Amino acid sequence: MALRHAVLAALLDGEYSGYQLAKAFDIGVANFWHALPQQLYAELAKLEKEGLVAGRQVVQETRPNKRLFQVTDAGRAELEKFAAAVSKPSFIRDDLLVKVQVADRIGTASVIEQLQERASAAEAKIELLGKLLRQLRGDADEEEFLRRGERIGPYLTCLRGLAFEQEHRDWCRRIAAVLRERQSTHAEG
Amino acid sequence: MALRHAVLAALLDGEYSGYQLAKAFDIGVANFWHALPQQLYAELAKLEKEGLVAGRQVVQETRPNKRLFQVTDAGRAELEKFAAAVSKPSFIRDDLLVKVQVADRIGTASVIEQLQERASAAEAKIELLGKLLRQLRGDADEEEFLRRGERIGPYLTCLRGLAFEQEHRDWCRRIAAVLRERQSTHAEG
DNA sequence: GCACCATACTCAAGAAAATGACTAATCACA
DNA sequence: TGTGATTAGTCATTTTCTTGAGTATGGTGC
Repeated sequence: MALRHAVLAALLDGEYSGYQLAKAFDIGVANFWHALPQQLYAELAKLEKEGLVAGRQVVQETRPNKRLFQVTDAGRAELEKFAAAVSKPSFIRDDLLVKVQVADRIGTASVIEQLQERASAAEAKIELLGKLLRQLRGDADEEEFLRRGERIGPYLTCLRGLAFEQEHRDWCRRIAAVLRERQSTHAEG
Repeated sequence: MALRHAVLAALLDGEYSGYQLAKAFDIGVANFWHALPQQLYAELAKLEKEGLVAGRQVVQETRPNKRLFQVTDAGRAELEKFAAAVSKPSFIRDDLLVKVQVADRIGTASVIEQLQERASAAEAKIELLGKLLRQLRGDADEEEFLRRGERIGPYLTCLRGLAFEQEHRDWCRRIAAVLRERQSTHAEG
């Protein structure tokens, strides 16, 4: 079980429809999980069948009707059970790393390009996360917020996401530079 | 397609049996991909059927016979095609992050424990990667090696793995400290 | 007034990954 | 003498993830 707990975690912060959840997943929760709308709908249906979330129909006039979901007591219990269980170590699993691994054996040009694109994408995400963090902590400074804020969970995971993206950006830039330099010295030599 | 390219990348550095590959995956390649032996055997069989790797039987007397695989020209071409194609952005996907996200809503004690375990595991991996890096670069210092070494691909991916683990360790420790402090101030107040 | 975008969702099919159980030989050790 | 570790691998099943297409309504811009 995996996505189910990410969904439960996301729903802890409010009532969402499948559609809203799909949007919400792209900010906040997306730092540690990514899923397509279809998966979320499917997961919500399963969770509802098992009584871990409860849906209620909301009739709308100007928009199609929707179903809002919230976590039930059973769902909260399931999350607690999950939090107490051991979790497997995390790893990266990134296509780009496979490409870098073989970059000096096959063509490097395309890999360098992709590294730069990734660095830019990471930069964009860094800004986004920075804004999100400022928003989450409001007026308080970080230390203060972490000591006394009521809801720090999302903040803590965003911090991880931020660190990951910064690390990723720096690595991409450095590796791109290394490969570029080797490319030019090879061309000269 | 995903694991297949990681396997091809790993096989670029030599001839391996499925069994050896499974071991090799736990060092080196494991920085960006993780797979169980069964998956590797299955993938090797598929790759062989498609002509991307070639296996040869090696009869052994003291051990069960084995099949060693190496990448074919078609396999190398496939890797090149893969390296040139765009790859999806990477993300973290870690159970522990889900747990931290909800830690302030449900019990924190178990999460703190897990954070500490993770920090220790990361520490161990950092040392391992440090050794691996020293081994890969031999006598040269890093700058020099990256400029003139012949096979830098694995070194570059290990650098990413190292940074990831360091980041992970630092985050785990900090978050554990934050949660611990909140736990004690709650108990007092 | 028509094309396109946003909301809100469903269905079906397939590829990829994870899990569990199992065979079979040799070697180290106690 | 037999218990367990190591090498070397297979088979079957399930879960998870991805891909692609389709339905329906209302609002926006040109």
